[in-house]
Amino acid sequence: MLKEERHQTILTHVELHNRVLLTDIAEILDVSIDTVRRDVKELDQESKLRKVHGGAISLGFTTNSARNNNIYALAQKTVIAEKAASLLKNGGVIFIDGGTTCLELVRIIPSDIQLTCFTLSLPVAMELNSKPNVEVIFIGGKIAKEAQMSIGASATDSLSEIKVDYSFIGTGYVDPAFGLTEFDWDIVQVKKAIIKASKKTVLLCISEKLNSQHRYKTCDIKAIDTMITELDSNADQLKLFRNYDVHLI
Amino acid sequence: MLKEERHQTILTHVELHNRVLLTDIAEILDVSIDTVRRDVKELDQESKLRKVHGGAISLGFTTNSARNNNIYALAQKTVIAEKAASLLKNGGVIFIDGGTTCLELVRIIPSDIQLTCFTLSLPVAMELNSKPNVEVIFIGGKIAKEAQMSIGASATDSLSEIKVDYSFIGTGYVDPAFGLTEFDWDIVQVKKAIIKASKKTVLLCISEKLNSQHRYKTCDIKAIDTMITELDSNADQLKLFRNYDVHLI
DNA sequence: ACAAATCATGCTGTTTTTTGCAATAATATT
DNA sequence: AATATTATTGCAAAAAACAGCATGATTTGT
Repeated sequence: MLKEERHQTILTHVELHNRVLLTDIAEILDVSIDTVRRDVKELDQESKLRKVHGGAISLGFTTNSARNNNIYALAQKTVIAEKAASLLKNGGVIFIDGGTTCLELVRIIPSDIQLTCFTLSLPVAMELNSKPNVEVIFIGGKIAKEAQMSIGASATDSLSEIKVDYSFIGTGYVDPAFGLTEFDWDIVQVKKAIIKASKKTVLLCISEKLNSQHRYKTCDIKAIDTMITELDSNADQLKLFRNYDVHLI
Repeated sequence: MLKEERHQTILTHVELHNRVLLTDIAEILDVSIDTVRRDVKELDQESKLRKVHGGAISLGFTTNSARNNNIYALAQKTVIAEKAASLLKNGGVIFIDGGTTCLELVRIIPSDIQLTCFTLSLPVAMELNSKPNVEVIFIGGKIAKEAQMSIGASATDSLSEIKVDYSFIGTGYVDPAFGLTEFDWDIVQVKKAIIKASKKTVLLCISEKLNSQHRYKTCDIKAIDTMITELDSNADQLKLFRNYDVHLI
């Protein structure tokens, strides 16, 4: 077997599976592991792939996921934010949750729309505050370091005293059967309070989070009035959610 | 499974859910917790995420310190901030006001000092939140657009329920005879409430503001326990303040 | 065509990396 | 303060990488 043939086979394999083990290639090509190692070394030097301990990975793999995936996610979140923004009505009184998706929504709020916004999230409050026609009311409390938002009894108490038209919330995990779940108990408590403080609740959620779950439960799917993903409203992935009387956008 | 693959999975998870537990990752990837710990350590060193006790959190969220670098009279304010910082005691419960001078104080708070900080100011809260050993409690309320801080009855009510060791406040104007004054009535109300909620009040004030006044009065000089300027404590400009039983630094 | 040189390949022993485990220290939580 | 959880460290086994060498094939120069 010629060297070039092997190189081609290796590359095809890497492109196809994103990664490959040296031992596997050695078996496939029926050559010694040393030869494979040398082949991969050359291909790495030619920048055709990236050699790692024990194997090789496609070039697109690392770039794609780390940064590109982030941009990709941002694109999805922007789509969600735009759909959500279409629900905003002039003069409305709403609640906006923390999280990157909600932050994206805040960013694209048109500056001419007049709103009263409650929030628990410091970044969301900062961003809202830059909108000239938005009145911002921050629900105070102990600030959760990572989430950068108020938690605790003080926050839930304050929430118990308000009733907004719409709340736009995010979630860590969502599953048709298990509903909305979170990693953090404190967060769940405030999210429950948010839902209670809202006439209607809108969930913003990228499709990647669909069908995932964690320890603590916020609510069932049926507690949500509208669920917004970046997907088309009749996408297959949303099939299971149609049983739960939730409006899909 | 290649290390790179694990890294990729970890990153995706962190980006998606903002935070993950090492134990969860270990289960997902079916490797030992030690391996996950080492992986996360590497990713942290590569600045792909931030390792925290028990897990990892996404960067994108924590590193959005929108630094406003063009602060007026930054040099003087830094001097003031350093003097003020020397008053901080480990385990103290304090209040920090809004304004650029107070923000400078927050920036130079040593990361090893353990504090409980109340504040009304969004930027101050954000900055405080980046200090690992500071517990931040935000006093909520309607956010004043310009000042980026809570005002109104809700804020003053909340303040009436606390008593801190020290409060560090700024002021718009100060005069030996007229005391502390402000341009804005709402701000005066909360400042009064802050002073009432403090055992001791420390005023941070650049010398430029000395001997100036405005419409609404916050308090007399004698309500202030300590006044910090960038000047030497026996400077001529402070002469008139010595009659008011205030500690000058 | 023949010898010399070059290259590719696999083998061997050694070094490095990775991984899991156990004991101990540090840190949260109650 | 006591307990549980998480980190750190050292260690050992396994896997992988590496360097050097021998063999055989291919190319090159004469």
